[in-house]
Amino acid sequence: MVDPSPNWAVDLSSARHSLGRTSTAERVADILRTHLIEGRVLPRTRLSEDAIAVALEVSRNTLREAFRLLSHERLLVHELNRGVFVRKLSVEDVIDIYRLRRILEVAALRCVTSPSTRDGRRSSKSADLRSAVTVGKEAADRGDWPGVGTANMHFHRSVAALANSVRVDELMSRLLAELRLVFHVMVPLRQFHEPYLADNDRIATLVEAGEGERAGEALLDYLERAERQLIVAYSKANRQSEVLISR
Amino acid sequence: MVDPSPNWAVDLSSARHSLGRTSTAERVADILRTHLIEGRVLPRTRLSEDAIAVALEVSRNTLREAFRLLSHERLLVHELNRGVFVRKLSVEDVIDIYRLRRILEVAALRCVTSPSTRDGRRSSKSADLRSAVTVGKEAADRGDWPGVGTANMHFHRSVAALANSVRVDELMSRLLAELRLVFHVMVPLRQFHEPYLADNDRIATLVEAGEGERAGEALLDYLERAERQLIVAYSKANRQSEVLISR
DNA sequence: GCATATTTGTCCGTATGTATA
DNA sequence: CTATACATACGGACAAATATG
Repeated sequence: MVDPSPNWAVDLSSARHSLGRTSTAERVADILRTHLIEGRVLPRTRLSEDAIAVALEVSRNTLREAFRLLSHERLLVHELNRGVFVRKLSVEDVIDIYRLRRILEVAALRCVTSPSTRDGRRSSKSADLRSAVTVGKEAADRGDWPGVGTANMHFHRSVAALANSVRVDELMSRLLAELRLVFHVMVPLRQFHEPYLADNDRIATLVEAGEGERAGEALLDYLERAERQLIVAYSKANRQSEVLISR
Repeated sequence: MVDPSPNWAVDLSSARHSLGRTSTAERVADILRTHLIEGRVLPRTRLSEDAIAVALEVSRNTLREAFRLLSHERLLVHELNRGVFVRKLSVEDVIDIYRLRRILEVAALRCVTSPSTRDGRRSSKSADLRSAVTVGKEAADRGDWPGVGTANMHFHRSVAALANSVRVDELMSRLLAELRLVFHVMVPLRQFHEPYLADNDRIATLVEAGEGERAGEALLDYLERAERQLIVAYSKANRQSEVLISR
């Protein structure tokens, strides 16, 4: 269970021991990134250089380098002379992200023009797709709705992978990470994820049959519904928090 | 005479605020970025922290922040304990970049489904497109081939802008900046840019007529030719430099 | 392969500027 | 308006890694 406690910085101390191999700044960024996309810190929270540097036992210089990395990934926003804050996505951001998702994922599916054969790298990608569908269904059977969410991320990363572009892959990962800043408003995860299990299955089947064009149309429909549902929930949550603030 | 109002200083400071204040690290990054995309430093060159910090009169810490920013933009690569180097794009990188360009730019053009009217933001974007075409032609008439190249960049940024997405806009700018690390191998700029002036004109006309689909097809053709031409010249240049090294 | 010089990685102390109670 | 807290930027220091002869 997520617990965005006010002094969550102390939680970071426990994660510190996993600091191991690469550059310190990158490792710090990895740790912070995990905390951010798991929703352990609420949007708009200011991240104090001092508190975190002490908690992670790194210098402020190193921590600032990590902050730069995460700002570039749009998980943090840097305000000059005010510090860094956990990104709070606007509704416009969500719309923009889905606009880009539609472009990328549909284009990736349209790259599929022939049925997948037993060997070849294309077939391994369609296998990834199928595997994400299966894992998602199994998680749903267990009632593990966060697990369904994770499987769904894998599914969409696998869709993007069909474009055969490392830049598209990385971009997709970034977009999904950004979206996770929003997903936490979907409290009843079941209602959010369950309807899409069947969609994913159908899209995977179309890909296996080499029907990239039709798969793209199905995904377009999927993404439009998901976007609408997310926006409704998100703007409702925003209105409620405004009420809380105004008291 | 400019209005000598006693408050003019206030106007200046407010204008400065709208431009967005920047930190030293970002200003340093701006300077370095310009040098990089203008090809003033050869790929694979190591950038010495000490030398540049002294030259720009900033501390090493600040410079390192700028390095991080540019590494994230893929203009520099960071090698642990070895420093940062000017990015050297591989042929695979060029292919990957064009793959993403095709996805983004064609998708943007397909957003155009109706003729542009006199007002509305869509028409301003198609005006940007037309303006880039005109500027390019004028530069060609002057024999200013670098100018043609710049106008061409504007053209493609304007194409991407039709997608109405800030993320697509930023992405496109980054991709074009990356590509500029390669363009310098095209010594006879004239042969590279001249054939595409007519293509740009035709695409702009199709956009103005609301024929997004057909404009997309024309651009697809354009991008495939440009990619091929660039790859041939680039791999040839790479082979030559290998020969130079092996002696 | 070794010893040396150079360069990066990281940290600290501090002075200055900026935002906010 | 003042005080306080904090971010920004600098310069120096030293260990660790790397390049060089």
